[in-house]
Amino acid sequence: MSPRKLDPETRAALVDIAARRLAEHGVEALSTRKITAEAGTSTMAVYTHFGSMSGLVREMVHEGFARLERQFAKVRRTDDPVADMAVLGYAYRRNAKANSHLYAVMFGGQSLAGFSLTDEDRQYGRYTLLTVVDCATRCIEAGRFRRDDPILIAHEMWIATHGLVNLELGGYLIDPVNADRCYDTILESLLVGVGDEPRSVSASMATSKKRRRREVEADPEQAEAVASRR
Amino acid sequence: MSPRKLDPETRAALVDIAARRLAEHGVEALSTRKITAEAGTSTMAVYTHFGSMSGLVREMVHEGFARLERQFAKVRRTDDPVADMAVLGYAYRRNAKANSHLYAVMFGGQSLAGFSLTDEDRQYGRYTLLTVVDCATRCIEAGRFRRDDPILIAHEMWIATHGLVNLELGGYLIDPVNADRCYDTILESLLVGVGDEPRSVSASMATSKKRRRREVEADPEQAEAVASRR
DNA sequence: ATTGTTTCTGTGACATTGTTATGCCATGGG
DNA sequence: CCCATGGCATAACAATGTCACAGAAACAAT
Repeated sequence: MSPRKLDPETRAALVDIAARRLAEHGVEALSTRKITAEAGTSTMAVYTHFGSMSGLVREMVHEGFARLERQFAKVRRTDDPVADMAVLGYAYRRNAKANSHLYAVMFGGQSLAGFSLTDEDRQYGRYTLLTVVDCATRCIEAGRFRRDDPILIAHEMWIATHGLVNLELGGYLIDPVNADRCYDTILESLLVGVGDEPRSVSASMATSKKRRRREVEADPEQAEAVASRR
Repeated sequence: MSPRKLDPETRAALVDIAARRLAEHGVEALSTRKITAEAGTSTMAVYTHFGSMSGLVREMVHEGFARLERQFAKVRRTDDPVADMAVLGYAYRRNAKANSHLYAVMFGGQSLAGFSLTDEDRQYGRYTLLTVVDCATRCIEAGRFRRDDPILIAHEMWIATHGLVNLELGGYLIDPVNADRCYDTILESLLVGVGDEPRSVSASMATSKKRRRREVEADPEQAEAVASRR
């Protein structure tokens, strides 16, 4: 009748510390002892709050999905939906690079500390991409894309962007065929392939590049991702 | 002046056992003790033959590259180079799914047992894709693709196929937007995007589907990948 | 055939990992 | 004020990669 409540502060601190360690020093910096030592608690804190190391990783993954969604929310919906799509892709790519290790777990199929995604987690991840589906719908209604299932078109964009990001993080896209060039090229090809005019594509791509700085690069979350909470 | 030679048989046995364990039971089945116990030696065998666990993984990765290259070599070079390209993509995808854990290390940026690719390893991986570059060149010379850098076009194909495979292995491509549908869709979009006529694309895709069975699915290597060596 | 040198290989140990059984004690309702 | 509930620290367990240390086996020279 009189339990001792879990301290939400230490819970948040553990997630923050783990995320920062993962981002800064990679997977080998993730161990119960290292994390809890930095938090000033014992290893048991991980188990009372998350059940296991996997539970902590799951928490970070959900945080990662939420962050991606907030990134997407900052991209405006203009009367040039194709440019919107390009900006969304850039936001996706930038977010992935800012949290590369977490991204590998979220979308790259990488298991971390024995954790791998459940169907529920993947549902969460797919939900994030509804923004892209919506954007594809607007592209179709604007007459830029051929009339087709917007979900399918959104998947095309997702697959291409994910493939690029993943190979980029793997160190496979190097000069002179670097990631930036590949990204522009495949995006243009794909946009033409789904029905847009080559000339319109070029114009929208140019517009998107101007919008990047304001809508995704000037992002306080990038700092938050690295900095400690307090 | 009288050293004792390394036994190449145990070396090969270790690689085979490790590859089979990885394919059948995943990453947690890879430990020096488990592998060497199955090989009937002590854990030291790993260190004398490969220096460390990472060395053994590197060996498996190189074996994986070689296998992919042999897969590619079985795809014919016909007078419909676009169909050739589609068959190559299918071979790539099939190989990745038959050795999913190894593929994740080869191209997915996944580190395994502390191993991660060196620049030299990646060079090896990129070399494998020269087959795709050659095919892109033939597509251009046949007037099917616009005149552009064939290396860049090959990268577009690679990125799309890799993105699809990686999301598929991650369990993200589910009905009704499943991997097969996504693969056909993005490949068609991309082929149109790099300059081919939509009608020609459809024809070549149909041709490639007929060729799949003979040129990539009837492959004794798929069995070899799982079965033990003897 | 014997010897000697070289190097593989088995044994055992060390540090580190995730996880948990076992208590202590802080907390908050009665 | 009391006391039970459950978070937390301590310490242990099994399993991991790795290596120091012999011992033995293999090869070259005599």
